Amino acid sequence: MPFPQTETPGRLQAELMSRGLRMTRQRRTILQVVETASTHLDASQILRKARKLDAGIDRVTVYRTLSLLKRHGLVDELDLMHLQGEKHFYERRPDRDHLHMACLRCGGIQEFESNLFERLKGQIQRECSFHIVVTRMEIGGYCSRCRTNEKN
Amino acid sequence: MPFPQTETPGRLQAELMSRGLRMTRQRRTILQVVETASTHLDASQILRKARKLDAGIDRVTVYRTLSLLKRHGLVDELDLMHLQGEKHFYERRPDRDHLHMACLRCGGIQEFESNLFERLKGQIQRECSFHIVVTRMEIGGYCSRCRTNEKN
DNA sequence: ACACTAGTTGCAACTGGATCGCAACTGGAG
DNA sequence: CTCCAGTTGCGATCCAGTTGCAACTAGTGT
Repeated sequence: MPFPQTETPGRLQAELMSRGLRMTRQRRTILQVVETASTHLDASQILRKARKLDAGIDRVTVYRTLSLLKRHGLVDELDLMHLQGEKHFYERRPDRDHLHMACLRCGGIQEFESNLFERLKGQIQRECSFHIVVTRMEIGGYCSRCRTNEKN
Repeated sequence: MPFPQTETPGRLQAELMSRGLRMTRQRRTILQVVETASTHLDASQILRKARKLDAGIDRVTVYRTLSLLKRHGLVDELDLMHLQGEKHFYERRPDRDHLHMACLRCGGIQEFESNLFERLKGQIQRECSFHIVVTRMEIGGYCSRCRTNEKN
């Protein structure tokens, strides 16, 4: 579940408006799709869902809005180990970083957060004096379900 | 330096042959390019370097050889936070995992390895009973050089 | 040394996600 | 209500990567 239910609805929209960006009908629609998504969506899935709410929306607008959100650090772009080809997936940036585990057999995606991850980031900031803006950690392997099934 | 000098030259080739794969003139050339690279190369850069050694090599062969190496876990595919657009970069898989830090200002890439990273992987294997095959961690931010320059 | 064949290559055509240029449209400040 | 910088839609275009297929060849067997 990339988009926990605890999140305030309309937060992305509020965030963009507070930065003085224009709120158009199309942007509102796309934000709504991204905010209410229950899985990781790629651009074409976002387009399809947005068109159900507002038939006239163009692909280009979706791309432009996503890159706007990315520039403002409101969404993260993933490729989930290229399990689905070259597609890029988007998720609302969470308060706390998490990593993605992609199963090479069933294609399922799990998420995980850990304070070791936070400590690792802290170590990097200190030892490399590198100021971290965004992190992306993706792991490919075999999930517990597939590992037990394999034994049958 | 993605390809430490300590590595045995010809190791990729030996590895592929030990798996019973055919060693063609083209593959030897591409392996040599990948093995001796001093930076992260994308497919078109690999093609260009390979053509300097063997003019007839086709881009399709480069793609096919890279995906072969990837399937056999001998190279890793990176996109370095998409700083260079949609390009994919390749590096020989190292003995010990490392992470990549991409500077959002100068575009420079640094590498880092840490036992916290190893511990994090251990935690995931244990707590999620997920069998890790490959990991990819990329961090976007600002490197120490750019941070000090910014103050000027 | 030679022949055989499964695996490999090169070429040309194609795919599909992403981008560009530009005219028309519009959110929201004044 | 006016105005215009910012935004949108459309068509054309780009470009990394893929596919189908005929020709070629590494490596095995004889």
